[in-house]
Amino acid sequence: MTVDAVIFQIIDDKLQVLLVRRSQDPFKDQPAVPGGYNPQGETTRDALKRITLRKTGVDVDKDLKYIEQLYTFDTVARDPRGHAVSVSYMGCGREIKLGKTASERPFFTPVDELPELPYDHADIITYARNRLRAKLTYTNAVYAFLPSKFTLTQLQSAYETILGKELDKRNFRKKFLSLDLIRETNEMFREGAHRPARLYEFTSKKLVSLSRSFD
Amino acid sequence: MTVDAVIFQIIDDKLQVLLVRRSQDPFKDQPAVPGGYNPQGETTRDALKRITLRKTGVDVDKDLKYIEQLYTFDTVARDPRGHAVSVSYMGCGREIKLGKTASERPFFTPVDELPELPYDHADIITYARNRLRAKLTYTNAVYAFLPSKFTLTQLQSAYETILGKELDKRNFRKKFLSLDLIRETNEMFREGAHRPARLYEFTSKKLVSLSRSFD
DNA sequence: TCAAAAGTGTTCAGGATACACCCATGC
DNA sequence: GCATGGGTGTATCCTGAACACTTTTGA
Repeated sequence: MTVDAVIFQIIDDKLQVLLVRRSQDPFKDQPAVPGGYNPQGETTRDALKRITLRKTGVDVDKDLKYIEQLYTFDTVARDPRGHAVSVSYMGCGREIKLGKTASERPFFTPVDELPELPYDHADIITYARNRLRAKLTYTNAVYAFLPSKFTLTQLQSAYETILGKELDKRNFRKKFLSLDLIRETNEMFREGAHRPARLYEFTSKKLVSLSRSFD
Repeated sequence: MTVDAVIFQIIDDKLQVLLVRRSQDPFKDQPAVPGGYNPQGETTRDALKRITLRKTGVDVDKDLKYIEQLYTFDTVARDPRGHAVSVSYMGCGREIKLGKTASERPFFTPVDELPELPYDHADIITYARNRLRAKLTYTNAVYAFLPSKFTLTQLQSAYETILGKELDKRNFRKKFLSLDLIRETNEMFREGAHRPARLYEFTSKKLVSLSRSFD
């Protein structure tokens, strides 16, 4: 059994995914999603942490703000070595630092410019993107991509990046504010030669599900 | 690694789940969700079929009309024998016959009247119910619970049973018919001393996702 | 004074909800 | 003719979508 990690963050207004260059065969030096063996007696969640930390220097508990199990992929032919089962996780964060101790040369790359990937890694990333899109529409999961205080424009931009479409500014604000997920702070964000923007914060940093969905 | 099967059908206007009485320790003779070991080299999907058939006589490929992987539960303490990981599946069907060859005395019981269950089986069933409820609202998955030709009242009743709430007859019909998931047949269903009901059929028996959700 | 992003309201259309009576049948 | 479930339409509300100008700031 193996565990794979699909880790997203937004860089340069693009959704990017964490890949590594594999240090070992098969597919040595090829880019791939970080992953590894899950020995008996270790939970998949613990294996995720151990493997991601070792291979990329990212600590999923400290460096990510949202983690979710995705799916258990199940193909005898999946791996030339005969792996049958891979439990995949998705994680999201912000300003994720790649460790110097990383064993597999980690790097982020835009999900729309993926290199050739081994096994079914491309499918796994697609699956993760779809899940992420869905989560944004009915939860507050977007908090994982934002600083603790943020402007409405930053919030909207995160949605646009992940959903892959532009949104109307007035409608977006009206709707999002009506959900009671965020509140005004009395701080402003000043930057550049234009009017400062009000900073907002989430009322909860835990995952909240909405009754009315959002897009 | 183990595989667990949560199998639903509607009997007597109640959502019911398939349980077995375990033939072996631990928890011998206790009711539980059917499940078993998944040896290396067998996909979890194949293990699901093999285990369910052996323990309950239900062939998931032939006797169920909808199957979906649910979640991979992950607790070292889950099983006194030290199991760490269980891949769970949900299946739905109609008039499911329990096999004579079953090794573990299978029976259906209403999900609202569950006996004490071992491990985290109660959580798994709750998880499955929630997933099922969600699926009904944005897919045509309800077909799994219905005969190939059915009346609108039967359809509505299936929704009411699974969602656990009553729906308005006129609004239900208006909305469901507008989704283009079903079409009229020219057959009628006659039964009892009242007006016969028109029979409908699904336009597709494959899973279809709706853009507009339903409840 | 100019460029750049922040911020703000109204109108309109379509879906959601609430609600009550007539119809066809078997006995 | 009566009991039983089948079948139908309208009015109202609310949400979603489209859309353009004023405000505040730094240079």
